[in-house]
Amino acid sequence: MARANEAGSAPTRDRELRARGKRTMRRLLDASVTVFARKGFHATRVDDIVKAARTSHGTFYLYFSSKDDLFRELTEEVAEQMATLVEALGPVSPDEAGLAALRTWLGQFSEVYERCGPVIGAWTEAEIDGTEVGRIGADVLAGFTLALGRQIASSVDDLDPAVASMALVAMIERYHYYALGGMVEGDRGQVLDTLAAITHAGLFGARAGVPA
Amino acid sequence: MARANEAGSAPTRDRELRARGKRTMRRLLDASVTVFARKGFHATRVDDIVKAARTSHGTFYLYFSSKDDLFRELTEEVAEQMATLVEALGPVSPDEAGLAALRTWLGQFSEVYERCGPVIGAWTEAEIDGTEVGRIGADVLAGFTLALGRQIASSVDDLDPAVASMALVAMIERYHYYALGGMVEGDRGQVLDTLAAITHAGLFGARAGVPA
Amino acid sequence: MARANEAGSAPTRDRELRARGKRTMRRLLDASVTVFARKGFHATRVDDIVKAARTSHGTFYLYFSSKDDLFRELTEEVAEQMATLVEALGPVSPDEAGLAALRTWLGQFSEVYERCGPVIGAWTEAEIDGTEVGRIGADVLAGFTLALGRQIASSVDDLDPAVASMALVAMIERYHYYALGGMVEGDRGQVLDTLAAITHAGLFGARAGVPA
Amino acid sequence: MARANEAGSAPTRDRELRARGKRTMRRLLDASVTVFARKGFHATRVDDIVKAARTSHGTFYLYFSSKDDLFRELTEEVAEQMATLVEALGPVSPDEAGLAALRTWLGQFSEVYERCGPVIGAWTEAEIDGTEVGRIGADVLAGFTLALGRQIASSVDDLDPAVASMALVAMIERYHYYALGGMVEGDRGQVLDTLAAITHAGLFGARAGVPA
DNA sequence: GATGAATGAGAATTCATTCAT
DNA sequence: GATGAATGAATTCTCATTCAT
Repeated sequence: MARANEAGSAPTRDRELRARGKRTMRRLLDASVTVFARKGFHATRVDDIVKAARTSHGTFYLYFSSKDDLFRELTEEVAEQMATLVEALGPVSPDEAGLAALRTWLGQFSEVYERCGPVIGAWTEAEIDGTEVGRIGADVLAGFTLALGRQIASSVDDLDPAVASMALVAMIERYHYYALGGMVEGDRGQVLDTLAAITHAGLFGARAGVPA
Repeated sequence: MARANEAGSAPTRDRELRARGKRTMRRLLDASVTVFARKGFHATRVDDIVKAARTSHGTFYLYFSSKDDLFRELTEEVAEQMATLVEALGPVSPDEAGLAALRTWLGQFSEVYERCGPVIGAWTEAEIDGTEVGRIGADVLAGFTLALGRQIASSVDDLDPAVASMALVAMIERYHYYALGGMVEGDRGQVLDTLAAITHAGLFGARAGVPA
Repeated sequence: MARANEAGSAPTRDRELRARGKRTMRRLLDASVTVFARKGFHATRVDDIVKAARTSHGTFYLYFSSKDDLFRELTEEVAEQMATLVEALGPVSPDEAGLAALRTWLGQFSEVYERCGPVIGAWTEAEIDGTEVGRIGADVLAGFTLALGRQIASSVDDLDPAVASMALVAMIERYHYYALGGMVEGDRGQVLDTLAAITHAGLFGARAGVPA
Repeated sequence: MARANEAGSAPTRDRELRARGKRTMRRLLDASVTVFARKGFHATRVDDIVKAARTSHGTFYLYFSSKDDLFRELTEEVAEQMATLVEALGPVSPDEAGLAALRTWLGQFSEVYERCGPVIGAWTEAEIDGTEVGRIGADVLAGFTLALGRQIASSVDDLDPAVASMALVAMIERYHYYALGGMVEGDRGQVLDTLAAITHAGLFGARAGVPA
């Protein structure tokens, strides 16, 4: 890590990859997510990844200039999905329609999290020690929060929207984190219902569902 | 070979410590929290800790059999404080009084988190790779959630209390995590007000504050 | 923490080795015997071994999970040779033929000891602190003794064969140990003659060489 | 060890010791033999010794300038006993009287070995890495062998007495070593009988017990 | 494109010895 | 006389990265 290529240029960002190469790269990316999920980012060794991808150390460095480089790639992929997700959330109104919209959106979030959770979780680990990836992760989360804030700012007037949205993102992310870690069981649909209800009520409190 | 200490039993569990020894141990414990806060658990080197505590490697191993061992100690201390905290939360009623109680309690939580955040945050890191400490941390959090669940179960009837309390713990913990990491600014008092409002509203939704 | 390898499983037990790998492993094994001979097992540093094998620490741990692991490997190799040696000893009769057979066999033993002495000697060191290797070494020696016992039991009737064979193994082993350590000089052939004579006489005493 | 006082002057060789001091020193000496017996010389830590002697590190260095220094002391004590033992062995004649004398003497040896075995065993460990103590130990053993050689040289004419005596010392020492390690069981008296018989027969072979 | 082998800088840990009380 | 605490050099072991085939 410390001995990474200055600035970690990706070996394959330059040249074109043939089909086989692409497949190998994909395999490495996917394998790493699996391993992150099991052992966490810090504890994951390049060796674990190449074993899971059934390839070799040499090959790894054919596609990524370092472990961080691979993780950066992963982060970008996840960031993209999160961006799409953010756009999918329309304005959340205080009425039943708003609740339903929120519920639907949480369903989408949940699906994304299932795939990307390990990476998102790793951002936290990474951020703390000032890695570039950590910064990117924090940015993604901040953007996410901001977007959510925008969607609620219009309707919530007695709460600080910045605080509120961060709190909700915190809740949603961490809840899923726990859930993924197996600390929660229960029917997924119902859990999402509850989560949506809490979030919606948290935002609009007293007036929620109250028809004017 | 010489790697004797099976699984890191604390070297001081056996013998009594004199005043000086106690002070040194304390210094190491405190220093480690500082460093964890700055670099995270995994990235922290024993070397960082002993430097911060202005002592030597040898001394470190006089009091702890490993970094993990020290962390276990820290975890126990934090667990204790969390337990006290849990007891401090009385039943949360749907009315203004309940909101106020929640607000006060969040203030206490906040203070504890300020001191213990780095340790709590590290539980997440540790849990993932099946360390004993990770398990303990998860247990503490689970207990915390359970207790909160009990305090709200009586008043909330249209939510799954297990999901609800976990969601709230997730929110509260993570929000503080972000806050400690400097991702949030703003007046602490106001932030806590907002957090309390959201939490309370999230729990009691429509009926909150409504004088029946 | 990272100290993963439970009890030192050999890193190469799993994967196949190519020619180069095999050569390197052999080099390490051979180098270690040389160093053990010079400094003894306990006093030998991994550093000494890798220097003697002209390779690096990293490489060492590519093939062995620890010094103990390497030693275990060595022990197995030696045990095999000892087993072959044991089989090479036919029944030892009280007459001249028996003496000659014993003498020949001692010559073989001597050769094996020249190569394996340092390992055999180290068993003693290792046994004392209950290491697995120590146990194996003790077992090999015990087996050796037993086999010798069987070969003499038939002809010796006024001695406890268990005690007698152990005494002889003790003598033969330790004598060679001293000899290897340079505490003895003299023509090798003659020394072996003497040793054979003593051993034979020790076993058959009064009746030795007496034509019925 | 490496950082030992140049030449390791014994802190108490100069000054007189009061009764209490003498007792403490004795306790350390005795404790160390116990520990050596259990763990071997190399594996024994100063910490083990002081714990067994129920005293402290500081105290240890009040009486010995290093671990080696203590061991040197021990070696001297044992060397003295061995010297006495050597003198106790008169000429060993080829007849029954010689056998009886040998048997008696082995009994004495056995007793000494019971007390001193761990130290004697450690000489072997120590010798190999050129420690001063190792040299002393080797000398003692050599002297022992020489003396035995003198006692048999007169009567044995068809064997090289140097080789013969070394072989016998090797056997006797090692046999006791094994025996102490629990690798042998059986009635002590009978074992000594057998050992004496073998030794005597080994020396005098055909003519043993033959009334000229 | 792919791979097994090699490397070496760092990290953890031990333990004889010294020091302050 | 005795002791608990402190030290730091020496040692083992890890793992990201590079190399040769």
